[in-house]
Order: sequence, then structure tokens, then C-alpha cells
Amino acid sequence: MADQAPKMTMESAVEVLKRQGCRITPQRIMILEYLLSTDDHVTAEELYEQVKLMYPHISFSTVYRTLELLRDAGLITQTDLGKGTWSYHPIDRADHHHLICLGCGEMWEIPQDTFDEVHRQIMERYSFDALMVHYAIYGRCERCR
Amino acid sequence: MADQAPKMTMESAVEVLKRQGCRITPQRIMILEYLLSTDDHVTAEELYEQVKLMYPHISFSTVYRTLELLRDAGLITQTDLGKGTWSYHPIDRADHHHLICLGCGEMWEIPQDTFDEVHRQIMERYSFDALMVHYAIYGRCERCR
DNA sequence: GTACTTGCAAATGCTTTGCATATCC
DNA sequence: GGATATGCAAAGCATTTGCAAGTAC
Repeated sequence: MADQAPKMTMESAVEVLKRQGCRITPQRIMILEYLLSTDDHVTAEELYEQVKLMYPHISFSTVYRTLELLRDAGLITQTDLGKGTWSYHPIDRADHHHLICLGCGEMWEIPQDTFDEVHRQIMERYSFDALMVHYAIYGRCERCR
Repeated sequence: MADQAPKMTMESAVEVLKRQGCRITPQRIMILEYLLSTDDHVTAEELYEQVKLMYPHISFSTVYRTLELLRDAGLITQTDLGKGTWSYHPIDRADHHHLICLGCGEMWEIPQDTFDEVHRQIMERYSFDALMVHYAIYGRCERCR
């Protein structure tokens, strides 16, 4: 769990895709480029809108298909941040979790290692390698309690 | 976190609903009855099918509206168990979490208190009352690793 | 050249909504 | 009696799919 993903670059990401026999298309590059350029956690729709600015021909199916590809390749995480749809984020920057207040909707980041001990315990007791990366933790903040 | 929800019965559930000004209709009773009678975590569709056996007139909208009502009333939990839609479960039986293997899809239950320590830490450090109830924890089981 | 990708449009599937009717209290 | 809840059908919306055309390698 504590093992950190190495810093991801365009090159390393492309390398991973090539190794899996995927072709490198302009659409995939644009999508990767945007994902790597922002610190936000983007939804398919946001990504579509952004990529469209530079590449007006992009289609929604390509965005969905590419996000699925990148997720299965282990390059991005897919998280439910309460937007009603998935949010995506490069895996190397997913070294944190989110506290999301059910009252005011505000969001805080907490460090990756919060779950290290639980991960260790679950591994020890159940031989289960829990994927505790980039969690969305709902609850109530001090003000809203 | 460690505080256990009291055992839920038809009577106590109805009591909660009444206190909120909700009316007690046969549909709501049937839905509650099924939820309380099974140990499964049911989806809206499964619930619809089951209730339909005893009350053929039930409609999908009623099921959805009732599940939303029961969730907002704090009587049931809504969890993503990887079925592609929400699963529902009486809150008093939600005293556990699920390990779900991304390889074989198998599911194991682990005790509620697994996250007690993390909950305490998050409260202490961020004054955030994390709602760590009935989590779905994805990962890989021993065989699939 | 060939298998992989894309764009388009249509289909899908879950969920929500408007509204007239029924019903709980 | 009056506010609530229901059923139905239609709408909504995010996502997926089939397929012909395009393209990476």
C-alpha cells in the first residue's frame, strides 16, 4: 500500500499503453495530456469538453472508451466523489484520500497512509490485498455536526 | 463508530417513519418487510421483483421513492457492491464491511470495527466524523493475486 | 495490408418526473 | 377533507454498442 506509484509522464504512460499492444492515437494523446496537465479530478463530461477545445472532432464514445482503457491499464483511478458520475485522476497523483462532508459538500484531502494500518491488518487476517487508493470518505465536518 | 444501531423491527421502523410525518402505506410495509426478512443486500430491481410476488401492483417508481425515503430516514444503507447499481440493506445489519475481489468477484464480510482506529484518527486530526459504515473494499484475494 | 480505433447514431438501462387518481390519517 | 403517496407512461441522462470508415504500425 505504502509503495508509491512513480511519477507519470506522457512518455511513461505511452510506454505502458504500447506494452499492452494499444495504438497511440491523437485522441488518446490529447486525453492523456489533459489528465496529466490538471490537478482536478475530472468526469467524462468535463474531459470531453476540455479535449473538444483542442480537438473538436472528439466523440463521447472515444472519451468513454479511452477512460476505460486507461483505467484498465492502471494509469488512472476511477472514484465516486459524489458528483453522480465517476471522476478520473492520474494514478501517481492519487496518493491521497478525500473527506467529503454530507452537510456542506466541502472536500478535504488526507494522506495516503491513513489506511496503511488497516491495509496491513486486512492482509494479515484475510490474505486480501485491499486496493485502498484514492478513497472518498463521506461524513460530517466540524461545522455541520 | 463503534456505537451499534439498535435491532430494527417493523414496529421501530414504522415509528421512525411516522415521526417524520410519513404515511404508512401497504407498499412501504411490503418493502420494509422484505428488506427486514432477508440477509441479502438487494438492488432496486431485486426488491421490485420480490415485492411484486406478494403485491403485483407495485411500481418501480414506488420502489425507488421508498428506497430513497428509507435511506434518508436513516433506516437503510445504500452501497455500491459492484453490481453496477446500488444495493440496500437495513442499517442495523450493516455492522460489517465487504471485501470484494476484482479477480473472481467473490465477496467476504469483515467486522465493523476494522475501521474504528482510522475513524478515531480522522476525528482527532480533522474533526471529521467519517461515516465508515458498510464499506465495499475492492482488491485481490489470495488465489487471484 | 490488417487489425485496431474512431465517429456517428441508435440503443440501452437505470432512475426520475409530471400528473391524474387513490388513499392515509 | 386535505395533504401525501401511488401508478403509469414518458422523459432524462450517462453510458454502451454496432457498424462503416479511417488510421496506426
